[in-house]
Amino acid sequence: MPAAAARPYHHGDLRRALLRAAVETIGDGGPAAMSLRAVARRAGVSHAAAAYHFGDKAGLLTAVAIEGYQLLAGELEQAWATHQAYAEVGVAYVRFAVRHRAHFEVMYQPELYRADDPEVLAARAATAVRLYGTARPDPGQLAVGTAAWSLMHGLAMLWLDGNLPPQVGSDPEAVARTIAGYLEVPPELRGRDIRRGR
Amino acid sequence: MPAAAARPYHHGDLRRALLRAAVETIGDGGPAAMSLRAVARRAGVSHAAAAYHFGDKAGLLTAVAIEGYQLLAGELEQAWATHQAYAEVGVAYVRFAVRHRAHFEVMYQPELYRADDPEVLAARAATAVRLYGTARPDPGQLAVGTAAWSLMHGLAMLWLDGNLPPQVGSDPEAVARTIAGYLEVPPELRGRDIRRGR
DNA sequence: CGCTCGATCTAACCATTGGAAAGATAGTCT
DNA sequence: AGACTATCTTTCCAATGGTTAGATCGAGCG
Repeated sequence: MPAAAARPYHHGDLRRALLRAAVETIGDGGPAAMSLRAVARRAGVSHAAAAYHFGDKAGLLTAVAIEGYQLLAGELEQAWATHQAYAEVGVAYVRFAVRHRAHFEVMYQPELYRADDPEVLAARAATAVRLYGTARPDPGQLAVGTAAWSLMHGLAMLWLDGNLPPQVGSDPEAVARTIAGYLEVPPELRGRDIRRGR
Repeated sequence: MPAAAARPYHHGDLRRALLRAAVETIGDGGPAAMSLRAVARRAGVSHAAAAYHFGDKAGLLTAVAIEGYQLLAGELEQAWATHQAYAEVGVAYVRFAVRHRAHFEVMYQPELYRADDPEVLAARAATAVRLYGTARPDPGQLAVGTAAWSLMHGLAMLWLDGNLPPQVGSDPEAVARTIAGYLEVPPELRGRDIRRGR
């Protein structure tokens, strides 16, 4: 019986090690630069070992995407719990994109992985619930939620790609708060959640 | 003396033919599925011919990105000229993303090409001018413009990735108009451009 | 303890890819 | 005609994703 961790066989938790190695590899170089062999090298195993645990490259990236959606859902929930402010959920979204860039870049490139994987769908749905504030948004909530999501997602993407003019500054969360202020929430929805103050 | 076109040498306008083949190839399969050899096959030449005209794969994708930014800038300008409504520029942005998906997907994946290429920078700057309404936005314009750009860019990305819930419908331009309505433009800027009506 | 069994991992192989280099081809210019 | 240059092909190489056969090793069972 091994200490406490579930070191399965020879290497010991290779799957998790490979996942971490993948995220690190994507971290420097982006998803395009992530090869199964590079990840395997980083973990000190053969590339076939990675293929064994994840099926193929898309399988590995699918695992990254799942982990990413789960992390994101958690952070969005926590942001809402602590601030009770819709705008702060958006800020958390952008913060996640910047802090977990590797995960985020994979998540929003569905051609790279199996976007129809059940676990992916579940984790993504959980994220959507946090974004819309409910599992079954009415038309009004749907529109405002889509606007808010688009706003923060667009900012995150433009920021990560370095597309925004330099004058916007170097603090993405601050920019997120600023532009969140331009989102006009219609009166009939204003009572529900809404940003703090004002 | 060839008819009228500038058929340079053996094949005749191979560069343009390869560019079109590249866009088509990206069209079915996404940028990740575009190989130099596949593009060359489609154009009926060897993959080395493609490398000759564009230097390398990144060079070919750089050409796609440049063409994309130029097209986008043109469409944004035309949208403003015809409607004089800021919101319609945003709608045109989303329409471009959907209609020229191949270009758009390349443009916003700078790791795929040489984003620091002078022609890219110029074409991108021209697009930014159309988005911000001016080459030198003041802080207010900068904030509103960034919000609007983020909003439309995010919608385009989420739409293309199929991430939005199905209830939002199947008409991306309609969604763009809807969420554009939630963008609150502060009074001190309201006189400048602004959407029609209201 | 000795054996089998199955999970894990490696070695070797294959087709495809991006890229480089050498050479063939064909316009153009004098 | 002959030289020159742009264009394109053939050929080669290293790296990649994926597959398969086999090696390794832990666990369960007698």
